[in-house]
Amino acid sequence: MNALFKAHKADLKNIGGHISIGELSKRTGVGISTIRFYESLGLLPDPPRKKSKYRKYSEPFVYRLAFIREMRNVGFSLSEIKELIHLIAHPKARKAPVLKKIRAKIDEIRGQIDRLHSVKRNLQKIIT
Amino acid sequence: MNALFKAHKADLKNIGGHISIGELSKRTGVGISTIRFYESLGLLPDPPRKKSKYRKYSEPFVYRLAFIREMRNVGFSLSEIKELIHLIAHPKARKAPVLKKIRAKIDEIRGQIDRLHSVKRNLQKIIT
DNA sequence: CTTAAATCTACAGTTAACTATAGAGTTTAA
DNA sequence: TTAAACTCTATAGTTAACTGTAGATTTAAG
Repeated sequence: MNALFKAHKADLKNIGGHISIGELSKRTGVGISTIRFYESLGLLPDPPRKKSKYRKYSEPFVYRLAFIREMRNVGFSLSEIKELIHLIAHPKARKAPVLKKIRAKIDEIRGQIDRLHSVKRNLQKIIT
Repeated sequence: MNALFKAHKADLKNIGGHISIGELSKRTGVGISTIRFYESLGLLPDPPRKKSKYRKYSEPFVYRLAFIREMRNVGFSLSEIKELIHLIAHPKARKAPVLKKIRAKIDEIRGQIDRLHSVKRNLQKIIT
Protein backbone atom coordinates (compact mmCIF):
# COMPACT_ATOMS: atom_id res chain seq x y z
CA MET A 1 0.00 0.00 0.00
CA ASN A 2 2.85 2.29 0.83
CA ALA A 3 4.29 1.26 -2.51
CA LEU A 4 1.56 3.36 -4.03
CA PHE A 5 3.10 6.41 -2.53
CA LYS A 6 6.65 5.31 -3.20
CA ALA A 7 5.83 4.81 -6.84
CA HIS A 8 5.53 8.50 -7.32
CA LYS A 9 9.18 8.99 -6.69
CA ALA A 10 10.02 7.27 -9.95
CA ASP A 11 9.82 9.46 -13.01
CA LEU A 12 6.73 8.27 -14.75
CA LYS A 13 7.52 10.04 -17.98
CA ASN A 14 10.98 8.79 -18.79
CA ILE A 15 10.68 5.07 -18.49
CA GLY A 16 10.24 3.46 -21.86
CA GLY A 17 7.97 0.52 -21.19
CA HIS A 18 6.55 -2.31 -23.19
CA ILE A 19 3.12 -2.49 -21.65
CA SER A 20 0.21 -1.87 -24.00
CA ILE A 21 -2.90 -0.08 -22.84
CA GLY A 22 -4.77 -3.38 -22.96
CA GLU A 23 -2.23 -5.04 -20.69
CA LEU A 24 -2.28 -2.11 -18.30
CA SER A 25 -6.04 -2.39 -18.23
CA LYS A 26 -5.90 -6.11 -17.42
CA ARG A 27 -3.25 -5.66 -14.74
CA THR A 28 -5.08 -2.90 -12.95
CA GLY A 29 -8.68 -3.73 -13.59
CA VAL A 30 -9.19 -0.23 -14.95
CA GLY A 31 -10.94 -0.07 -18.31
CA ILE A 32 -9.10 1.12 -21.40
CA SER A 33 -11.45 4.03 -21.91
CA THR A 34 -11.02 4.98 -18.29
CA ILE A 35 -7.24 4.98 -18.60
CA ARG A 36 -7.44 7.36 -21.54
CA PHE A 37 -9.97 9.40 -19.63
CA TYR A 38 -7.61 9.71 -16.65
CA GLU A 39 -4.85 10.74 -19.03
CA SER A 40 -7.10 13.44 -20.47
CA LEU A 41 -7.65 14.80 -16.96
CA GLY A 42 -3.94 14.82 -16.20
CA LEU A 43 -4.13 12.09 -13.58
CA LEU A 44 -1.77 10.04 -15.68
CA PRO A 45 1.04 11.67 -17.67
CA ASP A 46 1.02 11.25 -21.42
CA PRO A 47 2.93 8.01 -21.90
CA PRO A 48 5.61 7.57 -24.56
CA ARG A 49 4.29 6.39 -27.90
CA LYS A 50 5.37 4.04 -30.60
CA LYS A 51 5.70 5.40 -34.14
CA SER A 52 2.23 4.03 -34.65
CA LYS A 53 0.97 6.30 -31.81
CA TYR A 54 0.26 3.29 -29.62
CA ARG A 55 0.80 4.09 -25.94
CA LYS A 56 3.75 2.39 -24.22
CA TYR A 57 3.36 2.04 -20.45
CA SER A 58 5.75 0.88 -17.74
CA GLU A 59 5.47 -0.43 -14.17
CA PRO A 60 5.17 2.95 -12.48
CA PHE A 61 1.94 3.48 -14.37
CA VAL A 62 0.57 0.35 -12.73
CA TYR A 63 1.30 1.83 -9.29
CA ARG A 64 -0.08 5.19 -10.25
CA LEU A 65 -3.33 3.62 -11.36
CA ALA A 66 -3.52 1.55 -8.19
CA PHE A 67 -3.00 4.74 -6.24
CA ILE A 68 -5.80 6.49 -8.07
CA ARG A 69 -8.24 3.63 -7.52
CA GLU A 70 -7.27 3.36 -3.87
CA MET A 71 -7.96 7.02 -3.32
CA ARG A 72 -11.21 6.86 -5.27
CA ASN A 73 -12.14 3.93 -3.08
CA VAL A 74 -11.84 5.93 0.09
CA GLY A 75 -13.89 8.75 -1.32
CA PHE A 76 -11.54 11.25 -2.91
CA SER A 77 -12.75 12.92 -6.08
CA LEU A 78 -10.59 12.81 -9.17
CA SER A 79 -9.66 16.46 -8.78
CA GLU A 80 -8.62 15.89 -5.18
CA ILE A 81 -6.51 12.97 -6.32
CA LYS A 82 -4.92 15.17 -8.95
CA GLU A 83 -3.99 17.66 -6.25
CA LEU A 84 -2.58 14.93 -4.05
CA ILE A 85 -0.48 13.56 -6.88
CA HIS A 86 0.89 17.00 -7.44
CA LEU A 87 1.68 17.44 -3.76
CA ILE A 88 3.45 14.12 -3.59
CA ALA A 89 5.34 14.67 -6.82
CA HIS A 90 6.66 18.09 -5.83
CA PRO A 91 8.16 17.85 -2.36
CA LYS A 92 9.89 21.16 -2.90
CA ALA A 93 6.53 22.84 -2.97
CA ARG A 94 5.78 21.60 0.53
CA LYS A 95 5.30 25.00 2.02
CA ALA A 96 2.83 25.96 4.71
CA PRO A 97 -0.34 26.22 2.58
CA VAL A 98 0.25 22.83 1.05
CA LEU A 99 0.90 21.18 4.38
CA LYS A 100 -2.22 22.83 5.66
CA LYS A 101 -4.23 21.25 2.86
CA ILE A 102 -2.90 17.80 3.61
CA ARG A 103 -3.58 18.23 7.30
CA ALA A 104 -7.13 19.23 6.44
CA LYS A 105 -7.50 16.08 4.38
CA ILE A 106 -6.20 14.01 7.28
CA ASP A 107 -8.77 15.61 9.54
CA GLU A 108 -11.50 14.88 7.02
CA ILE A 109 -10.42 11.26 6.99
CA ARG A 110 -10.46 11.18 10.79
CA GLY A 111 -14.02 12.48 10.74
CA GLN A 112 -15.02 9.94 8.16
CA ILE A 113 -13.55 7.13 10.25
CA ASP A 114 -15.56 8.33 13.24
CA ARG A 115 -18.74 8.48 11.20
CA LEU A 116 -18.14 4.99 9.89
CA HIS A 117 -17.58 3.65 13.41
CA SER A 118 -20.82 5.22 14.50
CA VAL A 119 -22.80 3.77 11.61
CA LYS A 120 -21.18 0.40 12.17
CA ARG A 121 -22.20 0.42 15.84
CA ASN A 122 -25.75 1.28 14.89
CA LEU A 123 -25.97 -1.44 12.28
CA GLN A 124 -24.64 -3.92 14.82
CA LYS A 125 -27.30 -2.82 17.24
CA ILE A 126 -29.95 -3.44 14.63
CA ILE A 127 -29.02 -7.05 14.04
CA THR A 128 -29.13 -7.97 17.71
CA MET B 1 -26.78 9.82 16.20
CA ASN B 2 -28.57 6.83 17.53
CA ALA B 3 -31.62 9.03 17.44
CA LEU B 4 -31.46 8.66 13.70
CA PHE B 5 -32.12 5.00 14.05
CA LYS B 6 -34.66 5.43 16.81
CA ALA B 7 -36.60 7.86 14.68
CA HIS B 8 -37.65 5.05 12.43
CA LYS B 9 -39.69 3.50 15.15
CA ALA B 10 -42.14 6.37 15.01
CA ASP B 11 -44.75 6.13 12.32
CA LEU B 12 -43.69 8.72 9.81
CA LYS B 13 -46.95 8.68 7.94
CA ASN B 14 -49.45 9.31 10.67
CA ILE B 15 -48.10 12.33 12.42
CA GLY B 16 -49.84 15.46 11.29
CA GLY B 17 -47.16 18.10 11.40
CA HIS B 18 -46.98 21.78 10.81
CA ILE B 19 -43.59 21.99 9.16
CA SER B 20 -43.53 23.33 5.60
CA ILE B 21 -41.12 21.99 3.03
CA GLY B 22 -39.20 25.25 3.23
CA GLU B 23 -38.79 24.90 6.98
CA LEU B 24 -37.76 21.28 6.67
CA SER B 25 -35.20 22.36 4.14
CA LYS B 26 -33.79 25.01 6.44
CA ARG B 27 -33.69 22.71 9.45
CA THR B 28 -31.90 19.92 7.64
CA GLY B 29 -29.83 21.80 5.13
CA VAL B 30 -31.34 19.66 2.38
CA GLY B 31 -32.65 21.60 -0.60
CA ILE B 32 -36.37 21.72 -1.34
CA SER B 33 -35.93 20.08 -4.73
CA THR B 34 -33.82 17.38 -3.12
CA ILE B 35 -36.51 16.66 -0.54
CA ARG B 36 -39.08 16.20 -3.30
CA PHE B 37 -36.55 14.12 -5.20
CA TYR B 38 -36.02 11.84 -2.18
CA GLU B 39 -39.78 11.52 -1.87
CA SER B 40 -40.02 10.51 -5.51
CA LEU B 41 -37.46 7.75 -4.86
CA GLY B 42 -39.33 6.48 -1.84
CA LEU B 43 -36.66 7.50 0.63
CA LEU B 44 -39.20 9.71 2.33
CA PRO B 45 -42.85 8.67 2.59
CA ASP B 46 -45.43 10.91 0.97
CA PRO B 47 -46.21 13.39 3.71
CA PRO B 48 -49.76 14.43 4.59
CA ARG B 49 -51.02 17.40 2.59
CA LYS B 50 -53.11 20.43 3.26
CA LYS B 51 -56.22 20.95 1.12
CA SER B 52 -54.02 23.16 -0.98
CA LYS B 53 -51.67 20.19 -1.65
CA TYR B 54 -48.90 21.79 0.38
CA ARG B 55 -46.79 19.16 2.15
CA LYS B 56 -47.05 19.03 5.96
CA TYR B 57 -44.00 17.56 7.67
CA SER B 58 -43.32 16.62 11.27
CA GLU B 59 -40.26 16.01 13.45
CA PRO B 60 -39.67 12.41 12.39
CA PHE B 61 -39.06 13.67 8.89
CA VAL B 62 -36.23 15.77 10.22
CA TYR B 63 -34.61 12.67 11.69
CA ARG B 64 -35.22 10.66 8.58
CA LEU B 65 -33.51 13.27 6.45
CA ALA B 66 -30.61 13.48 8.88
CA PHE B 67 -30.33 9.72 8.64
CA ILE B 68 -30.27 9.81 4.87
CA ARG B 69 -27.56 12.48 4.78
CA GLU B 70 -25.50 10.68 7.39
CA MET B 71 -25.56 7.50 5.37
CA ARG B 72 -24.82 9.36 2.15
CA ASN B 73 -21.91 10.95 3.97
CA VAL B 74 -20.31 7.64 4.75
CA GLY B 75 -20.69 6.47 1.19
CA PHE B 76 -23.97 4.61 0.89
CA SER B 77 -25.87 5.08 -2.35
CA LEU B 78 -29.46 6.20 -2.24
CA SER B 79 -30.69 2.74 -3.17
CA GLU B 80 -28.64 1.17 -0.40
CA ILE B 81 -30.12 3.69 2.01
CA LYS B 82 -33.58 2.81 0.80
CA GLU B 83 -32.86 -0.84 1.55
CA LEU B 84 -31.53 0.02 4.98
CA ILE B 85 -34.59 2.08 5.80
CA HIS B 86 -36.73 -0.84 4.81
CA LEU B 87 -34.71 -3.23 6.95
CA ILE B 88 -34.91 -0.96 9.95
CA ALA B 89 -38.60 -0.27 9.46
CA HIS B 90 -39.58 -3.91 9.21
CA PRO B 91 -38.03 -5.79 12.12
CA LYS B 92 -40.34 -8.71 11.46
CA ALA B 93 -38.62 -9.28 8.17
CA ARG B 94 -35.28 -9.79 9.92
CA LYS B 95 -34.73 -13.25 8.61
CA ALA B 96 -31.42 -14.81 7.65
CA PRO B 97 -30.94 -13.21 4.21
CA VAL B 98 -31.60 -9.76 5.58
CA LEU B 99 -29.22 -10.21 8.48
CA LYS B 100 -26.66 -11.48 6.03
CA LYS B 101 -26.98 -8.30 4.01
CA ILE B 102 -26.47 -6.09 7.04
CA ARG B 103 -23.47 -8.12 8.14
CA ALA B 104 -22.01 -7.70 4.66
CA LYS B 105 -22.50 -3.95 4.96
CA ILE B 106 -20.77 -3.97 8.34
CA ASP B 107 -17.84 -5.82 6.81
CA GLU B 108 -17.69 -3.31 3.97
CA ILE B 109 -17.54 -0.54 6.53
CA ARG B 110 -14.78 -2.34 8.40
CA GLY B 111 -12.78 -2.56 5.18
CA GLN B 112 -13.39 1.08 4.44
CA ILE B 113 -12.17 2.05 7.91
CA ASP B 114 -9.00 0.04 7.34
CA ARG B 115 -8.41 1.68 3.98
CA LEU B 116 -8.91 5.11 5.48
CA HIS B 117 -6.44 4.36 8.27
CA SER B 118 -3.89 3.29 5.71
CA VAL B 119 -4.34 6.40 3.59
CA LYS B 120 -4.20 8.56 6.69
CA ARG B 121 -0.91 6.99 7.74
CA ASN B 122 0.53 7.57 4.30
CA LEU B 123 -0.55 11.19 4.22
CA GLN B 124 0.98 11.70 7.64
CA LYS B 125 4.21 10.22 6.37
CA ILE B 126 4.20 12.67 3.48
CA ILE B 127 4.01 15.74 5.66
CA THR B 128 6.94 14.72 7.85
C1' DC C 1 -57.41 43.67 -0.28
C1' DT C 2 -53.28 43.12 -2.47
C1' DT C 3 -49.06 41.49 -3.51
C1' DA C 4 -44.63 39.33 -2.41
C1' DA C 5 -43.15 34.97 -0.90
C1' DA C 6 -43.96 29.90 -0.80
C1' DT C 7 -45.43 26.00 -2.83
C1' DC C 8 -47.27 23.00 -6.47
C1' DT C 9 -46.30 19.72 -10.79
C1' DA C 10 -43.80 18.52 -14.65
C1' DC C 11 -39.84 18.52 -16.81
C1' DA C 12 -35.30 20.12 -18.45
C1' DG C 13 -30.41 20.89 -17.26
C1' DT C 14 -26.03 19.91 -14.63
C1' DT C 15 -21.91 17.52 -12.79
C1' DA C 16 -18.78 13.74 -12.01
C1' DA C 17 -17.10 9.76 -13.59
C1' DC C 18 -17.25 6.82 -16.55
C1' DT C 19 -18.49 3.79 -20.91
C1' DA C 20 -19.43 2.97 -25.71
C1' DT C 21 -19.26 3.75 -30.80
C1' DA C 22 -17.51 4.80 -35.39
C1' DG C 23 -14.23 4.71 -38.65
C1' DA C 24 -9.38 4.30 -39.61
C1' DG C 25 -4.73 2.53 -38.88
C1' DT C 26 -1.51 -1.25 -36.64
C1' DT C 27 0.01 -5.70 -34.83
C1' DT C 28 0.23 -10.51 -34.58
C1' DA C 29 -0.75 -15.37 -34.90
C1' DA C 30 -1.69 -19.05 -38.20
C1' DT D 1 -0.04 -12.74 -46.00
C1' DT D 2 -4.22 -12.07 -44.37
C1' DA D 3 -7.67 -11.74 -41.06
C1' DA D 4 -8.68 -11.30 -36.20
C1' DA D 5 -7.46 -8.55 -32.47
C1' DC D 6 -5.72 -4.31 -30.86
C1' DT D 7 -5.27 0.61 -30.74
C1' DC D 8 -6.02 5.31 -32.38
C1' DT D 9 -8.98 9.93 -32.12
C1' DA D 10 -13.12 12.13 -31.64
C1' DT D 11 -17.37 12.25 -29.96
C1' DA D 12 -21.70 10.69 -28.06
C1' DG D 13 -24.23 8.23 -24.45
C1' DT D 14 -24.99 6.68 -19.54
C1' DT D 15 -25.83 6.75 -14.51
C1' DA D 16 -26.37 8.75 -9.99
C1' DA D 17 -27.63 12.46 -7.58
C1' DC D 18 -28.98 16.42 -7.69
C1' DT D 19 -30.54 21.43 -9.24
C1' DG D 20 -33.18 24.71 -11.71
C1' DT D 21 -37.21 26.57 -14.52
C1' DA D 22 -41.96 27.63 -15.98
C1' DG D 23 -46.42 28.49 -15.19
C1' DA D 24 -50.11 27.97 -11.97
C1' DT D 25 -51.89 28.07 -7.05
C1' DT D 26 -51.76 29.34 -2.21
C1' DT D 27 -50.31 31.72 1.87
C1' DA D 28 -49.07 35.49 4.69
C1' DA D 29 -47.56 40.24 5.70
C1' DG D 30 -48.90 44.90 5.66
